[in-house]
Amino acid sequence: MLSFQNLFIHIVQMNEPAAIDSDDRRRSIGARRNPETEQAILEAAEAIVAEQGIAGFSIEAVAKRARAGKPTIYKWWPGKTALLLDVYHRQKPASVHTDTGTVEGDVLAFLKGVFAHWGNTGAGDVFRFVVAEAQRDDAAAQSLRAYAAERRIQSGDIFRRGIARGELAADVDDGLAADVLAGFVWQRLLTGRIERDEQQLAQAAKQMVRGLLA
Amino acid sequence: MLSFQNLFIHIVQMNEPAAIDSDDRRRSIGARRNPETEQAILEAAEAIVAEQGIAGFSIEAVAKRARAGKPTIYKWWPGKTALLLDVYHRQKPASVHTDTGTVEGDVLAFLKGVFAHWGNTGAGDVFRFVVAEAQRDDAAAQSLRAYAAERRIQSGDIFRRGIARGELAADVDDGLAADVLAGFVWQRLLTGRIERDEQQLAQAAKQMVRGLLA
Amino acid sequence: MLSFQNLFIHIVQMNEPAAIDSDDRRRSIGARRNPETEQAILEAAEAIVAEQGIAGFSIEAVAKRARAGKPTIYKWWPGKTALLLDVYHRQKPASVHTDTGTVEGDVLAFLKGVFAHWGNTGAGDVFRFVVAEAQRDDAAAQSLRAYAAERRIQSGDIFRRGIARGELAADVDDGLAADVLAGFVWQRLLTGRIERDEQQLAQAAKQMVRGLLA
Amino acid sequence: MLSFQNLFIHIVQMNEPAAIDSDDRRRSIGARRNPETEQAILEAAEAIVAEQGIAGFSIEAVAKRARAGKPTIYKWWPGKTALLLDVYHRQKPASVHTDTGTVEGDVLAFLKGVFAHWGNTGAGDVFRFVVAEAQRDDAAAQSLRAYAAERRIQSGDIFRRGIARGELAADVDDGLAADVLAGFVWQRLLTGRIERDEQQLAQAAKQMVRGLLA
DNA sequence: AGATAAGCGAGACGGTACGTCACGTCTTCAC
DNA sequence: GTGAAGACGTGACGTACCGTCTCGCTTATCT
Repeated sequence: MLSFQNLFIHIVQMNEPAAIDSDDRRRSIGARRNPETEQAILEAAEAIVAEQGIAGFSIEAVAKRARAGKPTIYKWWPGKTALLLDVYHRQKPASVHTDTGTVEGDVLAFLKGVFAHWGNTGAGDVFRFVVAEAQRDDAAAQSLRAYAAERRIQSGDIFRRGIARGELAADVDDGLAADVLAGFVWQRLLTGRIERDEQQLAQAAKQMVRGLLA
Repeated sequence: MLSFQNLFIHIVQMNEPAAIDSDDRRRSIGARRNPETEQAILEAAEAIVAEQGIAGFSIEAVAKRARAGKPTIYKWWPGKTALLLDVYHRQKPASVHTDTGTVEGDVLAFLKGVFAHWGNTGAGDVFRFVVAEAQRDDAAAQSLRAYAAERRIQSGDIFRRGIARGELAADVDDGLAADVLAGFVWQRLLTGRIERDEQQLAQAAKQMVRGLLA
Repeated sequence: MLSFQNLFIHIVQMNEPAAIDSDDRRRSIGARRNPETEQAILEAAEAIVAEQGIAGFSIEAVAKRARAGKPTIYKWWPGKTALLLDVYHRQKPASVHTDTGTVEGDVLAFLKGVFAHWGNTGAGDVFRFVVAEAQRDDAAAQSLRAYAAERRIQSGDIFRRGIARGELAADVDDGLAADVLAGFVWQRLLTGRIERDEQQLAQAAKQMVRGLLA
Repeated sequence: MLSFQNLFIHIVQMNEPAAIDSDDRRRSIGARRNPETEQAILEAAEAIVAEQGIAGFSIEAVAKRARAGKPTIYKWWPGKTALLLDVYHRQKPASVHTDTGTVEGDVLAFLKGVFAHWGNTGAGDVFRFVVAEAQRDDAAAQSLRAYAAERRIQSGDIFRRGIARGELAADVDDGLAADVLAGFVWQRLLTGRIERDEQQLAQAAKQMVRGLLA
């Protein structure tokens, strides 16, 4: 099954004193990127999203919280979307693809895993924002497409396994099935209706796999 | 005493009325809403999205193009998303939901209708923008949720009819089915993969309705 | 056609001020320049120069102090120089041109008046800044030239009167004399050596008028 | 898992050494100042002012053009003004102060020399910049004051020689006279009115030395 | 001869201010 | 009372330099 424990590791060490006095700010460590700065920026971005939501997220706010200069952020990330993408990437997702032996079981596990990840860690907010940005920014759109394609292949495994073991019909299009699966969770996320009710999820999995016919 | 100030007088004067242009603007038609204004605003909004894409769309730009005051726009629409939703709605044909006699036929008709609409008219861009905006703006999110809920009911009809005529199993959740259907087209739209191939769409409809099992 | 408008009823009341700070800020007074705002900006600019000197002067600081928006300032003044020029103009100079009966007396009165004005009111700082800006900005340069030309004529009066009453030689170039006079005070101002010692000023006036010869 | 991050890898890589260009840069010549570096910096500064004018001048630009590090520049010059003053010094010919035998002749030579120098070599722009910078920066002000004091002494020589040889009155204040002389040329430079007409200069010299009286 | 010390390039860093854009609210004035 | 007009405060945008820092390299000089 899923393991959520690793999702909280980085959250524990978040509350820094942020002492303003004695000029303890980060400094350059030479003509190369300072990993502390990168960390501080990513953590600040993550924290802002977690605490204030997507609306409160801005380069300005991240810079202030991370005690970093705006130009430093712009030097390493071309814009807020790029930064958010990195934040999303840092949040290691729970393993949502497990082999339960049946396609319906796998689909249910996927649904539960994804919604749990999005709901618990704030990763959902980040992903929503990335999707939103991808609608106006071409670079973000490209990144999102690449990411979606990768996930499509992963989720497709569920169905390819089902076909291989004869559980699913041979003419099932695993890509389409993966799109249907992803679409369901995307749409729920984007309309703010993350589903945690297990019965509902089981029903959804059932309908998607067994079909609707009498 | 002479001063520097007069050197900047022309700057101030540039902000004078300047309304010598025959004054052919729309005016109030009394203590009631002017339908011409509403039309002009919606058309301007539509044109801007069509010509400049999502990025160029702003209340400011719409007001300017429609020769309307910003408060006039805000009086009727709480924000840019609401305006865009209306624009989207204006474009939406009624032909998406038809009763073909079978659920699979209805679903296929829906898929074909939606993708054709989005692909042909630029309505897809408008809707993408609405979804995107809903991820950052609460009002927009509410609008989108309300809109999605309404569409959910409409699409749900397909499945309720199927249940009523005994075509679908009695325990089918029509809302969930509608979400799956909507999710598929949303996800395709948001990742820039509008599907026009009829075989693909037929396959998708088949898998969604008949299921995947062997 | 559907109407979503009713969906926004409750949304309208969401945009509450949220301003617990009594919200006593200036507001627009319609589609015309608000004199209060202009006053507030000019006064803020003046105060900043007086209290923190030229170095502390920035559009950013003025906006903050005047509780005005930066775009508002940029709307009415093309840059910091233009704003400073207006500030300088507001500071009505002491009357530095008086007819004492002799050229030397007039020159001395001018020297005393100018240095007093610059030293007491902070006008000197403003003028220094204007001169500085004129060296890098063409618009400022033009303004300064125009101002200098005007003052040249005014100061030239001292010498023209002297020629008229036969006190000065007929071939004296009043413009040149005015330049020498202005140059002396400019150079002192720009090197931070405003002269208040009356004996020194008297000596300067004497040397400029009577010459240096034995 | 695939990530968005690799889409930004190239950005980071762009900040890699990149010093494959045959490595022809200047290097340290041991624990002592490299005269080549100083030369390169001064020449770069000079070239920038000459080509792009005052506005384009910045430590950043000089460092880049000279292929020098910013700290190297700051090590020898406290700021951009100091650097510019050195540039100005480099350009200054020794021919401004000559002993023509009479004070009026010396003054005229000075005027002609200064204006010729400023007009021909672009040195005027450099000096204008120094004066401007001194109005906002304390270090610059100090540099300018020191420089002006030195020149004051040099120019004062003209008048001290005059007093010594009995040509000038014994009570003439040579410092004041030098200020008047300097002020005249400064004011002309700063208002963009470099005087090249010899008659005008002769008249100015005459008025400054012999006085204005009938 | 090896260690030491400084010069030097490079460029990252926290900052400050720049000038711009769009937001949503407000008031005036013409109809 | 409707509508056009546009000024206003706000907040974020992305950019330009500032002056400081640390690194890694190089070379002369001093043990």
